[in-house]
Amino acid sequence: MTQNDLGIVDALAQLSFLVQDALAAHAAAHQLSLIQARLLGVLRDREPTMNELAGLLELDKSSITGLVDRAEKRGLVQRSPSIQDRRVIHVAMTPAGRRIVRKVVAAFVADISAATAGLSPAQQRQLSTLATKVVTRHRRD
Amino acid sequence: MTQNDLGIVDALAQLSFLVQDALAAHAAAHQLSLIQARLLGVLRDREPTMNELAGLLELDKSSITGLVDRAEKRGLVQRSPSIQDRRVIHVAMTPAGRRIVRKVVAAFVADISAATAGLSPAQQRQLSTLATKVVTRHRRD
DNA sequence: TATTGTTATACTCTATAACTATA
DNA sequence: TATAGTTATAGAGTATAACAATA
Repeated sequence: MTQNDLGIVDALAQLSFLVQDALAAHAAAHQLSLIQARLLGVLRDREPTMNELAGLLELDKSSITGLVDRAEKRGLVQRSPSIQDRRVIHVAMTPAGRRIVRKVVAAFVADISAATAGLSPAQQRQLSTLATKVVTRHRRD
Repeated sequence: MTQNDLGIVDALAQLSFLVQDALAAHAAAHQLSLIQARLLGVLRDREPTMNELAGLLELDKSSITGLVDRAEKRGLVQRSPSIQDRRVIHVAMTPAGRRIVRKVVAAFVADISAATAGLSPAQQRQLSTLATKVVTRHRRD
């Protein structure tokens, strides 16, 4: 740990707050909480059941009911009953939801890109590679 | 962006979730929410007023009242009136609060260290240095 | 009987506005 | 008048337990 280096744990902790704060701020610009933004994020390429949503967001199914209620009331998502199993309900994003999530993601990407713009291209590649290694390894364990 | 590289924004986003989830989990192991853990973290080296606490945690002062109420009820922090200005109240951590925050920090550090243990020592230094550069530059702007 | 989703309930967290007590 | 902190109120988010409908 050289001069002006925070140590890897402190540095990653502070970086995680920087990234999460940016995400929360861009979501809030569209009156979305972090969990509402994550809900829309998850629905970008899926139409999961309420139960699957609980697994994806790691929340109790009763929490999902309220979460989807509020998003549906705002016209961002839509419930549709399954035909195969009449107990099951699928959740899909509406065009309005897609428009919002696209804007939030774009602003977030621009913001994080700006935050890393002080690094040289080589350093940016290094950081990307190392961060990828850590998350990939973690997911595997 | 080489093969199996997530791209810097995606990699940093996923890494930030990994780190924040770890912090939340270790806090929850002691029945602490993330914001309660941050409150204790901030009090490690300060005895701020309620007002200063609102600034440090970026919350409304009315939110601080409830936050400190709940922490005080659990014996983790203590209010004490200022003698200079009788409107002002300082907040300090109790020994019980210190014990908990010490455990949470230790478990978090161990967890993040383990998550980065797959990198070589040189790579760990690189990651630490690059993350530090990003957060330092961001704070300055 | 087991599973899916909702409801009832309770608690934490948050902000806005109004209030009390100091300064 | 201005500031520090609390209270009243409202709403989001969360979990547990009980429930209804369906399998």
